[in-house]
Amino acid sequence: MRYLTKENCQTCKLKCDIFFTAREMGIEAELAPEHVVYKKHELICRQNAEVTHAIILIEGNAKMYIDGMNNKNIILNILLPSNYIGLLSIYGSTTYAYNVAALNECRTCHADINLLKKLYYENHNFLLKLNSAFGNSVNNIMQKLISLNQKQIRGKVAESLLYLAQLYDANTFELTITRKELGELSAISEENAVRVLTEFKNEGIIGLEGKEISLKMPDLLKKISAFG
Amino acid sequence: MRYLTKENCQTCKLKCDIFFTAREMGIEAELAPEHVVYKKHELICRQNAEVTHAIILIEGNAKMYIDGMNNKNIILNILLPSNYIGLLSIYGSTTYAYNVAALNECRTCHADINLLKKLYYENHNFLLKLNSAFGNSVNNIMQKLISLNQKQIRGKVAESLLYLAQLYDANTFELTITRKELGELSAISEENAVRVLTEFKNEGIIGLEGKEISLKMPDLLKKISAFG
DNA sequence: GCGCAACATTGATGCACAACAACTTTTTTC
DNA sequence: GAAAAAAGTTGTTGTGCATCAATGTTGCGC
Repeated sequence: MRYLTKENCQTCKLKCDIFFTAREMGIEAELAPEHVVYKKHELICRQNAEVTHAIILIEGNAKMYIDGMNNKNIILNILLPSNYIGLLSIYGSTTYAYNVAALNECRTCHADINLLKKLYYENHNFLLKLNSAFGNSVNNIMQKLISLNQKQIRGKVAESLLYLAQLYDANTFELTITRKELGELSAISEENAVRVLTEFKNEGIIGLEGKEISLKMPDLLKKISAFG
Repeated sequence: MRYLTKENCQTCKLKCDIFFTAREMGIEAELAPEHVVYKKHELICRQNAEVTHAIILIEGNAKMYIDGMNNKNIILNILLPSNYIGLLSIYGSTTYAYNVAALNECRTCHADINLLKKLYYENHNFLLKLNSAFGNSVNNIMQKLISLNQKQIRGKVAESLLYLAQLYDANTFELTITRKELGELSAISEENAVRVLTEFKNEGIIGLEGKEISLKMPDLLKKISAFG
């Protein structure tokens, strides 16, 4: 983890909603955002820690996950640039309900949480925009609840693969997560994640070349996901 | 399901936040809320249906649940008077992400969703209050995710019992839900819900008298819940 | 470029739980 | 208040998956 001087962060100004809104409201000067670079595997925020900043992911991929029991995690989401980190913990509680860790080198923009509050207390559109993103996250989690509880491993892995394809908006993509993490995303063991992947490969449903995955029969995958 | 004339609903005026806010804003006249009585088992809102009204539970208990696969439901929450029904679906999407059904006779207050939007577009405090309830719901679901995925049946049932005790704010309470529903709340089969209950009774952890349940050793129950 | 650690793979074993079945008890309905 | 439906109970069986184990492979630090 490494703090950047303000001059180093240009992309932030282009992607960060907080920045736009603060400027609109003429309180850009108060913003004084910090920009931070996290190395692969570093924790960006920790479950149960105080929420002191609004954090936006500017570059890189991160995983949002909860600590389960006996060292088993559940990955809720993969975060991409311009996503809020910790969005779901902005209102209700003052502590994070989950961890976020960098999957590769990540750059983030931190704004003091009190400034964020000021923004959404005083700027309606900003709050409404925040809420909309919020609502979507809730629907996601809901979907995950069903899936993790009632599908079996093939269905779960199929769903995860479709999720990733949709996330990266491509049927062929680099798998940024390990097999263990694919397991955590699907709430199954690492071993079974591997097993299902090779099954799918042998059945011609997906292609596997090193880190690259291609969904060759996405429709069949959807069926497998839908019927468990 | 039966519509009430406005004169019939007095409690609503005492409990309904929407009512207060509308009055505060001087648009009480626009409110024109509908008051509805649902019989036991009736659906108050249906998954995937359009969200046309903000609904507040005035009297009775309801269950919020998602349709799983092969007719297996997952109960997310039990709703009590003055809870918003469908709170989680107010922002993001235009359709409900879950069902709500009456556990006994329920009375609700319906306000047009556009009025609700008007309220929270124009009244900041109202929106913030809404958001706070929202945040809590999210934390609940999160907790459920862990629990349903990683605890085993004794832990799951223990958690459900503690949840109910906290909900009704009493260590002895009437079990308004059936064993099947206790199973759905804990994401286990009905049969195992029964089995665990009798186990707990035989071990002296709980008392069972008809519909009445009493937590005799809540601390032990907490341990069982915590360690799965 | 060597050595160690993280990641990946495959097979074998055990067990927790769902599903089934058969039955009793309670509640609802007309 | 009788018949039907819903809810509750207990024992048994089968299986999907986690876990363990052993080994191969890749990547990274120095």
